[in-house]
Order: sequence, then structure tokens, then C-alpha cells
Amino acid sequence: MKKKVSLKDIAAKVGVSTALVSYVLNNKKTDRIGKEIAGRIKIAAEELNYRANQIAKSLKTNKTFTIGLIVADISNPFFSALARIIEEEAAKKNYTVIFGSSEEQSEKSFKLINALLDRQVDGFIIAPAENTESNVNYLIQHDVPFVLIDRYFPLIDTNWVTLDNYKTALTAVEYLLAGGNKRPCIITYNTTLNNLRERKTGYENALQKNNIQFEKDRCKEILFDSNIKSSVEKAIDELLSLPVPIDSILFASNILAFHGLKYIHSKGIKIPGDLSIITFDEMEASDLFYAPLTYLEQPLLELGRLSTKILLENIDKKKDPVQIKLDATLVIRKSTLPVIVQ
Amino acid sequence: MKKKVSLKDIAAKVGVSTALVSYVLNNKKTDRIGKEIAGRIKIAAEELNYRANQIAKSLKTNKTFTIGLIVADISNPFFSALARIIEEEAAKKNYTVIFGSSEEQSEKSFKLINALLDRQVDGFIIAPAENTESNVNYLIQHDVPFVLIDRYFPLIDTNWVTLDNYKTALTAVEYLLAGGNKRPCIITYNTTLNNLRERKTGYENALQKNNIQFEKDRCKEILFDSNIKSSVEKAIDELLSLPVPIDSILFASNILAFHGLKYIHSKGIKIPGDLSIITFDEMEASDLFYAPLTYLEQPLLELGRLSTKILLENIDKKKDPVQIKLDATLVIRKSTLPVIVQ
DNA sequence: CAAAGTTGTTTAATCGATTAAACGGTATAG
DNA sequence: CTATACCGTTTAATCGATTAAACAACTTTG
Repeated sequence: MKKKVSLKDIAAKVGVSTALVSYVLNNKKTDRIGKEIAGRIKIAAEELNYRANQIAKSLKTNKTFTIGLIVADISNPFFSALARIIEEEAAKKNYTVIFGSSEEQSEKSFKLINALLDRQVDGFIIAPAENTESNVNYLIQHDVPFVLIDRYFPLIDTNWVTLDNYKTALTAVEYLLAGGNKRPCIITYNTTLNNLRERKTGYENALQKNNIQFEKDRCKEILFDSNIKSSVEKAIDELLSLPVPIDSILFASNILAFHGLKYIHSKGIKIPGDLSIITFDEMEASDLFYAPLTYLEQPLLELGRLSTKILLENIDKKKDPVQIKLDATLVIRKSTLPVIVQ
Repeated sequence: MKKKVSLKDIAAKVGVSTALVSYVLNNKKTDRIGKEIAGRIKIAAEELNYRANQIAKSLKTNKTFTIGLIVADISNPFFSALARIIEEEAAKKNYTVIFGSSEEQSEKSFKLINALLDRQVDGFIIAPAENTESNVNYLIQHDVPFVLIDRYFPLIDTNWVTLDNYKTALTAVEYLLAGGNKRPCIITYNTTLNNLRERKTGYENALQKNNIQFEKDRCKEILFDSNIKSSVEKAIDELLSLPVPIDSILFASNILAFHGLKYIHSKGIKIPGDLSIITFDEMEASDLFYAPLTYLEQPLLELGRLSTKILLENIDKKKDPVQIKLDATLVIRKSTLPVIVQ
């Protein structure tokens, strides 16, 4: 790679010190600097097509204008859309985002955090994987600014922005019940992650509020690290073979819904006739299905923007933790057309 | 953020110079260094949890172990999957990838290139947008290592890795013809980008080889910056209202296919009964459609790995341009079940 | 035993910026 | 007419590493 133009080159060309060039190009001490020479410096910089070396700048200022984003699974459209929003939002403030995907693994998450710290990121936005409390505490101990997104740890007092998962699940199930369904089921992950646990609690409480007995058999939990597709298929088989037939399913994520829907369809079950379905997260793919899914749309833009805003504020100056729960939108489509009560 | 441990801190703790610490931790001059003191340095580094400041290292070595990846549209699963592969491949060699999306705009592309150059990336992998020949020439002039991916400019002799788009389209159309279709259409973009032009040429030549007259009305070109959805719908309306009914469509990209399929479905047209369909790029979404699409699968893994490999080799040492065309796989599903010739 | 070679470590320059402090020169004040 | 203030610019230290060269202190060698 060709050698780049440095402050020194400009200084030499104009015949001044590098300090002066730096002041001029950064608009510092403007009141003190001679207009004529400032002009010549600017012209020279232009002519040489000077571009400051950010590495050198970072070394001196101890700031890289880079933030680390660690998502749990970049292949999930939810996270890739979020990543894109965060990237755009950060770019507006001149920050670059470096991505990493923890693949829901705590070891990988820790490695990533360290790799990004090595690169001197100014802070992090993290969708924490299960059992990564230690990672979070590590960041707190080292005074590294960060914001958790999508998930958080109730016992750790730090910045986070998530969906109000409890309320969202509750709303969804009540909507199913209002539509005439009597036996809603849930397919979620078996995890300690609070966002998913809250979805389950929301499901349970919606039943309770409506005087419906919670049946363990109607609540299926998929292991994160299993083969998702076959686990979902097994779960659905079990649901369908219950003595008292079920009438509706809430999927706790788009991935679960995708596999579930394919399987349900392959079994010739009609939606919403035989089964009503709601899923968390957008499912554009189901636009091609004969019954596009009713879903719980997360406020991605707000999630991304708020988390970025909070992080950048914390980078500038340490602040008290901010904790935000946002509301989802229930987008009603064909998979939950009301069942006519006979 | 807390101050980090530097070489100086280790040197002070052990009572030696920073030079020695640097040599020990980088395993340089190992034959000259005292074993005992080397041990003490390593232990001290461990105790202080030392992590080298990559910024300082980069400034000195003029190498950041960072590559810039500029895709044309990160929301397209084709590019996001590719990005992920490149990221993984680069990580194996200790490189970090910084992403950017040009959104198919040449100005944005140029801005991105400069922003990444400011950050001293060691090289680029770029899926160039239309009319970005100047950007590419700029990189050549400045001796910046790079590899083009997915698209290239025939007149610029540089590294690139793409699909053999001509051959792929030709194969697809011949497959349609072999299945009994007589009047295949193509819906592509109106662009000068060679990858898409070659798809069109492949379509044309397949017809020619089979003694079928090329009909302008059966070839629809969508403007990149138009509303893709409505443009595709209009194109399909026009195709369907041709005096001589069409029997099959080749979509030049997954995005086009997605919108097209939704619209075709909404009009009650049966696939493959009324219309056979093939698309470029994987279309997982169509798994939920009653007739999953036959598609041309790009060798993403190879594309990503080869481009990364070529780039890293060029970063190490300037080499002669390498130009590679890869083959696609025709994945046959339900949207092209052969039409029975009466 | 002096010259030459080894060994283990330090010195100091360097990468490309930033920035407090210093420095001459001119203008203003007392 | 000296003292002080102000102006425009330079000096030099610094960020945290790397690395060629220098340097003592020994050990060999002829």
C-alpha cells in the first residue's frame, strides 16, 4: 500500500510546523492563527488529498470512535436488522460498528469481548447469551461503557433496552383467547434468559387471568443447542397428540415459527381453521404462506436507536444506569382469524 | 474507561526495559533472552492481565489486521450470508472485518471506502455498485489491496471472484425448455452491472441455441432505484397480458422473486401448473409456499473463502490479478415440475 | 593475554497525530 | 522608555508499542 500523506508532508510543503497544521485542520486555536497561513495549509492539505490517520489520532486521544456490537445470532433477521439500525445510528455520530456473533455461546462471547477490547472499542452494545453474567461483570469492573439489548440480567444493575416481553406475551395470549381459542400452547426455548422466561410468564398469567388451567403439556421448551428443526417437529407432534385437542400456538421466536409452520403445513393442518398461530418477531417469509402469520413486531428502530444513544452518552461521560422496556405491536394477519364459537 | 495495562507497567513491575518485555511477549530474539527473566515477564503479564494495545501496534507496524467489506445491500440475505462467511474466514487469520453497505449507490460507496481507509484497513472486499469504476481505479492508483466479489468490471484488470452468471442463466433457461416450456421470460434489473447483464445474455443465448425467437416483451428490466415491489407487479401484469401466453419466468434475484411470487400468487395463478419459476439465489422464504422455488444456488462458501484468501495474500505481498468464475447449483424443487407436453 | 565473539539487556528513534508550554516579536499601557 | 499583554508560531512531550543499534560483561580463541 502506498505511503499516505501525513501532517508532516503538509508541514513540509507549506514550511511550518506540524503543530500548526494540526491546529488549522482541526479548527483549534482559530483566534490565534494567521488567516493567510491557515488558508495555505488548507489548500496544501486539499492538494495532497490529506486524510488524518485515525490510528495515530486514536492512540493519542485514547478514543477510536468504534463500538463493538455483539449479537447472539447474526443469521437471525431480528439481529441483522437491529445491527443495521445500530450501524446507521452510530454512523450519524461518526462511530464505526464492529460486529460479532456469540452464537449463543458464553465462551465465544467472552473471546469476542476481548478481541474487541484489544481493538480499543469505546464501548459495547450486547445481546448477552445465556450464562454471560461474568462477562457483564467484567465490563463493569473495567469501567467499559456498554448497553445490553434484547435481554438483561435482573440482578445486574446496568444499562439495558428490551421489549416488555411479559406484557407482549400476555397481550398475544389474551388476543388468542378473545378470538375464541380455549387451549393456547406455547413453543419457546428452554433457557434462563429473562426475555424468554418473561414470555412464558406472560403466557401463564394470561391463562390465569382468564381462569384457564396452565397445562404443562401445552408448554414446549426447545433446547438452544439442539437441532432446532427436529426439536420443534417433535414438540408439535406431542402437542397434536394430546388427548384434548389444542387450538392455538404462540411461538416465542421467528425461527421456531418458521420450522413450526413448515411442519404444521406438511401435516395438512389448516391455519387458522384448525390452529391459530402468533409468533414473536416479524416473519416476512410467511408472506408466501397462504396464511401470513400474525406476529408481535418489536420496535427495532427504537431498540437500536435508544441503545446507541445511551451508549454514546455513557462513552462521553459516565452516567447512572438506564433501563428501558418497550412495547411491541400486534400485527394481525391471517393466522389468527377468529374461530366462530358454536 | 479504566486505564489499561501497558508494556511499561510490566517493565516497571519486573524491573526491566519495555523493549525486553516486548521481545519476550512476542517471542522475538528468543535465543538471546535469559530464561529466568523471560519467565518472570510472562508471569507479570499474566498477573496484570496484559493485553497489547492494537492501536499502538498498528501505528508502528502500519498494519491493522482489519479488512473492509463493502456489500451492495446488507439487507439481502445473499450479502448477509456472504458477509458472515467472510467474517469467519478472516477471523481464522486474525483479521477483523468492518462492514459497510453501499445501498447500490456510487457516492455512498466512495464515502465508505474513504471512511474505511481513514481507519487504515489493510484491504477491501467489495461488491461494487453500478458506476463505481472510478472507486476501483482510485484503489488501484493508491495501491490498496482489494478483491471484487459478485460483480466486476470487464475493462478493469483486477482481482475478482464471481458466479459464472452467463452459464448459470443459460443452464436455467435450458432446464425450463427441457421441461417443456416454450416461452420463458426473464425479470431482471435494468443495470450496466455485468453480473446481471450476463444473466440476460445467458437467457438470450439459451433461446437462440434452441431456435426460439427472443421477444423483447418477455424480458422485463426493473429499475434499481424504483419501488421494486410495484415495478415487479407491473412487469408481471404486462407479461401476463401478452397475446401469446407465457409459461415460465426466470427471476434474476431473490428479491425480485419474492415480490413476484407474492403477486403471482395473489392473482390465483398456479405454480408450476400455469407458470414454471426459477430464481437466482436461495429463497428459504419460499419453503412456506405451496411450491418451493427451484433456484440457482450460488457457492457462497467458496465465494467468501476465495475472496478472503486472495485478499490476504495480496495484503502480504502484491500479486498478479486473479479472476475466478464459479459455478452455481440448480436446486430443483416444486416450481418447475415438468409440464406434460400434449 | 589481547582481540574477537557471545550473551543479555538497554537506549533511543519511530509510527502520526495532539497539545501544553515556550518563545520571539510587536503592540499597548503606565 | 520600560513593563506587560498579545500574537502567531514552534518546541517538545506524549500516546503504547516495535526494533535496530549500542552497550557492558563474559567467554573464547589464537
